[in-house]
Amino acid sequence: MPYTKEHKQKSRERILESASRLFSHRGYAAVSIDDLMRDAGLTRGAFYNHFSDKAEVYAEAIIHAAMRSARAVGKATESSSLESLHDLLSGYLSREHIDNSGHPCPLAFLVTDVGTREFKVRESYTRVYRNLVRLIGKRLPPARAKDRREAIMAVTAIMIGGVAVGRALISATLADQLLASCRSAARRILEQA
Amino acid sequence: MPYTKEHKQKSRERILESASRLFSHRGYAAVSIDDLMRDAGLTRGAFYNHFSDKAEVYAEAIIHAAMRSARAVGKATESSSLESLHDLLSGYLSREHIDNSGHPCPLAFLVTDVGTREFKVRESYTRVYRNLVRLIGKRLPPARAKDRREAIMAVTAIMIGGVAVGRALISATLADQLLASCRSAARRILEQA
DNA sequence: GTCTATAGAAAGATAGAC
DNA sequence: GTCTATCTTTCTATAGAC
Repeated sequence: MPYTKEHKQKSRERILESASRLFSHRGYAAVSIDDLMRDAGLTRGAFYNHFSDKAEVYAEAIIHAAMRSARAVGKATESSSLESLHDLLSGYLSREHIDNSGHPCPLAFLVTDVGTREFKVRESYTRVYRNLVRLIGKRLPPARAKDRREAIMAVTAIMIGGVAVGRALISATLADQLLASCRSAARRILEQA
Repeated sequence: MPYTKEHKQKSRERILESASRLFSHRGYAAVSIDDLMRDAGLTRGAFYNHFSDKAEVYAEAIIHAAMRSARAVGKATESSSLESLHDLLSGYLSREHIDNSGHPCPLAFLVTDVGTREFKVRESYTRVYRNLVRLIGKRLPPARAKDRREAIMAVTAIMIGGVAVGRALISATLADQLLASCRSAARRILEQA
């Protein structure tokens, strides 16, 4: 047996790693399977031994990208406090995230892209979104359940919207104003919740 | 002269009309020039008599879509009051806007799509965004300039983020919770500004 | 499991007739 | 100005050798 099970697993990991990075940065349609596999150090033909089609790798890449991004932004911190939430917001709503993040958040970088794709892709996106809501909720001091959930969801829209729009804008100073406005609004909302 | 200047203008309008609708709904890459022209009642070959390439029609379609959308959501109302702002928010952050709008807001429907395109496309997007900021500002009662601008920009992120994410989510009830949360958070922010 | 080769479809852009 | 026809490139997906 020239190829072990571990070898296949390693290849699969490399493909997913390339996929989450490339799709996030260039968009789904702009990345061909050839690009993907070359980036992963393999060739086109090997692709279909790991995934049934392009949509499948996309759906999985979204999950993968979310985990990598969580680690990068420090979302994985388990401390439950307003402090840690502020850190999360500062990291997320930052120029660094927009320009130099090797692992940006797929929720922000792929919002529009996902809306028109096949079911399994939007399913992945939804799962990652629910996770963000949960993650913020765990760090928030207890309060009335409904207001809390409302506040959290509004904050997710600010985070995702702020980064997505900031990335689209051609003016860096305008984008920076937007990011700063989002940070301070999000903090206020969470403090009141 | 078999074709008048007005005729060319009419064709151009029809192409832009088709472009803003199709790009918004399906995304830039998923719409071919063939689709575009067929929708406008013309054929492929005629396209290049109106635009130099696909990116150019995209840049112009974003502007066009923004004007149509403004009329649809009632953004064009000139009354300057918190009332009219609430109407704007209700129309924008609605299921109707996400599902059945013939003329959705390109800021929300094309955010991600724009980030990786050519300069002129992002330029159009930025122009439309500045316009939204201005439009909200005109309807807001006077206050300290800086806080006002911060509030306005945070609200734009909530609007765009709420609609964009709501469209991506596979669960309608989750999306509706998100929309409601965004509406109430945006109102609170504007009332405090 | 990964490779090369290729089938088959689609898209952007151009040429020339009317 | 708009049409049909076509060049050229690119892409997804499959086939078959190793």
